[in-house]
Amino acid sequence: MTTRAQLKANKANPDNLDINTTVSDLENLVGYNMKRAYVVIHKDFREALGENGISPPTFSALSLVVTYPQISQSNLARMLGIERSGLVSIIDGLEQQDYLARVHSPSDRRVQALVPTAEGVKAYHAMLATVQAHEDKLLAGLSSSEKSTLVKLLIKIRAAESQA
Amino acid sequence: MTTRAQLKANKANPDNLDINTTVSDLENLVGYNMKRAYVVIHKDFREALGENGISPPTFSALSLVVTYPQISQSNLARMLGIERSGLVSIIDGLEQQDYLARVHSPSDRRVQALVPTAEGVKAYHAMLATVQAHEDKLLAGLSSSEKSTLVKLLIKIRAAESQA
DNA sequence: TATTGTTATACTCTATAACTATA
DNA sequence: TATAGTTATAGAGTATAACAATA
Repeated sequence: MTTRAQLKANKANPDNLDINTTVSDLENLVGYNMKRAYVVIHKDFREALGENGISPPTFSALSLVVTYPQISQSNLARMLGIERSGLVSIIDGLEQQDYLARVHSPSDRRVQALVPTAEGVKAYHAMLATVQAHEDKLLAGLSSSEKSTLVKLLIKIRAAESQA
Repeated sequence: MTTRAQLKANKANPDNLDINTTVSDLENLVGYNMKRAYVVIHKDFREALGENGISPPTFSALSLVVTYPQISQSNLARMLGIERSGLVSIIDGLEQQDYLARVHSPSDRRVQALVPTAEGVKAYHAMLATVQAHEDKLLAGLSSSEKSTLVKLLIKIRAAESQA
């Protein structure tokens, strides 16, 4: 017997490879599965914020600036786990959209303190709600306990870096 | 009282931001945490295979070619979730290293069947063992039950794509 | 000497569009 | 008309190295 789903799979898959069950050793590697899952979540994020929406790195930067007004670019880069140089164009973009301002610190004139604008704070909270809602919808198949387990494990992996 | 760990944290973090506890709304977003965790795993993968080691996409392609000899490039791209065009240079690299050969299919002369060489199979199994060992070490803080839960959840997320 | 922000530069990964040769 | 492989091209995202201003 051949189900409709199998017929559909075979049409997209003329070599009759069993793409819906075990594929190879890859399925047991955490890295491979994480990459594949991240691609799905990344796509969902971009769809959530639409055509001219900000990118995940830009969103993350804005989030931290809203949470920690006056943060310096160096510290922001450190918290995001990226290089200072990479942050420049991200902050440029947020500044151009009037979501934040670079303010020279009086105590250390090398530092540009990042200060969110009222518009930036407002836009951020709207975007956060949108992103959160999309993510919740995408992950509707996971119980809330599964979701918190997942986040807990992901944070544990991030923490494992420094130790190794 | 100030612990040694706190002193160290403060040195790297002059603004006294509490980078070790709750950072912001980001900590609750699955996407953000997955990206951060993937960066750690990706770095570990590159370290595992060393200076001139193959990239994760190339490794994944080789894995599927070894598992499914005679697979076509189109089907391989489909299984990897990437475009056909992006696969060309990946296969070029594997062919140059004599890990596989492109063989014209007699039944359909458009198709290049991908056939692993003996050397390719051998190299693949060695790399798989190395990658697996590094990943196990990196994830030593997770129990084997946590690891399988994680993989299960990641696969569930990948499967959620088509439905949304 | 060291750090902050910046620029220049390059590399990886990925996508879209168009081409060719086959079917 | 449609598909397989390919090329050309472009756009994110990220890194390294070097620089000026400041500490």
